[in-house]
Amino acid sequence: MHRANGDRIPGRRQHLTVTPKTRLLDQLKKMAVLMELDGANPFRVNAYTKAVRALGDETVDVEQAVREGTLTRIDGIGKGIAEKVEEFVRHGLIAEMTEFSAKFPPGVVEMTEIPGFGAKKARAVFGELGVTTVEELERACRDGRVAELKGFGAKTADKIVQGIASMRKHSGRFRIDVAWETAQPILKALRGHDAVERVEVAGSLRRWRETAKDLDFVCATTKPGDVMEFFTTLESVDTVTGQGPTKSSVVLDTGMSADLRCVAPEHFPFTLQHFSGSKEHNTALRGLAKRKGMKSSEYGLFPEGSETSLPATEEADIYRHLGLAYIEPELREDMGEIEAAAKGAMPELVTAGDVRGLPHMHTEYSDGQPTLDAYAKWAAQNGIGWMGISDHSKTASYAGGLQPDRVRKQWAEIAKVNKEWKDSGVRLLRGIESDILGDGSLDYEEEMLKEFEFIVASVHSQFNLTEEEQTARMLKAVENPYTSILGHMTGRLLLKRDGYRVNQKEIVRRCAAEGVIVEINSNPARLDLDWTLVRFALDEGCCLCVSPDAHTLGMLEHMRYGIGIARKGWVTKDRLANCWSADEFLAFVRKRRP
DNA sequence: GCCGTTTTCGGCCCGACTGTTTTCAGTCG
Repeated sequence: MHRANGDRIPGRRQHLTVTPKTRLLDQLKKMAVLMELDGANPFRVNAYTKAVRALGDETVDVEQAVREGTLTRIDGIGKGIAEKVEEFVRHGLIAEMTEFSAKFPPGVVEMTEIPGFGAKKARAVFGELGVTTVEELERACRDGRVAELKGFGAKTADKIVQGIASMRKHSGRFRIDVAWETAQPILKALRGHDAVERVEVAGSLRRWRETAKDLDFVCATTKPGDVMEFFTTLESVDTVTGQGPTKSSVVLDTGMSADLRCVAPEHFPFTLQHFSGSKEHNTALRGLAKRKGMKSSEYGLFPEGSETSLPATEEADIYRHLGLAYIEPELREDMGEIEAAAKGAMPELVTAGDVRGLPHMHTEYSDGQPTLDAYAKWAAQNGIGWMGISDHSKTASYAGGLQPDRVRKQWAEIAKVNKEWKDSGVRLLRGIESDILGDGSLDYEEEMLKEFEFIVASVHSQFNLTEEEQTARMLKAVENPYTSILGHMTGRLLLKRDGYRVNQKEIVRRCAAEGVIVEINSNPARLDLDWTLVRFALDEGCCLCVSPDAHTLGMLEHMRYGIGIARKGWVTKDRLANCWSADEFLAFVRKRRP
């Protein structure tokens, strides 16, 4: 089994900085769990879950919505939850939440995170046995008390113990690169099996979400038993956690769970569509089907009263039956794609094949490993016309930032390499990733700045400024006429560190007005700009670029994740600088220089 | 608790798997 550089992502989130919004979302999530424990109306619980999702969208500025009284304009936020949000923003807590919390110890809430152990069971062990922590629950399972409870048994007790172990070992989500690299060899193995007619990875990986909880494979076969046997005995499978006639679940050696669903070939498009999600997209789609007198499930699309599904050989057929244009998997988030498909107004998303140039990469001059020549060679071999070299600037001493003499030396070498690779149509561009200094200025004197062909401006220090200070600092950098690209907007490290506090929407708007290109950083630890803001940036009129931010040649492969995020943000090739020629890119950059 | 081009009340997507039951509840996606 191929591991992603061996670097499994620790499950527990470690927040260096936790934003008020993150705290609010945590509170609302906890509220949903507490209400469920309390036996509240499940639809009421679901309303809270939906609200967390609605507010979690990066483009939603909760505090602003509270100030302007526009919370209830957000789909999924009504009067009740709006009041809770306002209460939290004003007072830092929700009174009703405090009341609920008093009824259930924190350990009971934590129990609901055990796989296969939900609120009903947690309520039972707490109410019947007085168990208040995960540790006590484990003991109660081992000494037989849990097995005696009504609705429980020996097997349930065993499963709980296993679930607790699993939660401790690797809780939570995995970065998209871990998911992708885990999935590829399994896909390849399944494709090589005689009984497999079609197989795809579905779920959040197919939609290019930045993190995934597990892998979902969907397979067309007439011999599900054979395929399932093959799947559950793959070398990379650690334990088999479930196996029925059409579905198996396993835990892989990377710690990720994976499900395989096997269906008859005629069901395949429906099943693939169903398990590609998102849940929200499918819920909306089923609602639409219902209004059109059809029932939609993973087995077909059934006209009312009919046992026979409408035919489909591809997912596009399903959407067509519903009166919709085909919706690419990346867009299936119930964020307007269904409405656009109904109007036939789907964007033609950028593809990897449209890419002609790569901005933002580091060489041996600063903290990168490749030579300039190695990049040029790679470009020639991969049909890339231009590469924007951008090592760290002088203030970034921790990363070998370039002093002016080193900059000049690199310029000379770039000229030499360009001459050597001219016939291959490859051109390296003289750039720099300039630190944005504390006061918002760039890192060299103007005489030097104007000699760079392009400049990526990024924040690498002073993460703890207030939102106002950080925003002002970045706005100043955006307004600098030598800034071409604004690098990783928030500095977030997925599953590790929240981004610095900054008003992203305001900065995006200024980039649009100033003609500064907004970066989508392809590093799978970053994927920053967030995809929800990518779409916002497009709507505001921005141009974007997907940056490899490579420090090795291998990291150029990260472009696949950045392109995935661009597609997820509805980006078309005319708005992505990577799809322009070097001359077009440089002309765009020069427009705003004095 | 949310929501409304059949609605301001009465719905709220649908099915697989497991372990407990002997027809179903809980959990998950």
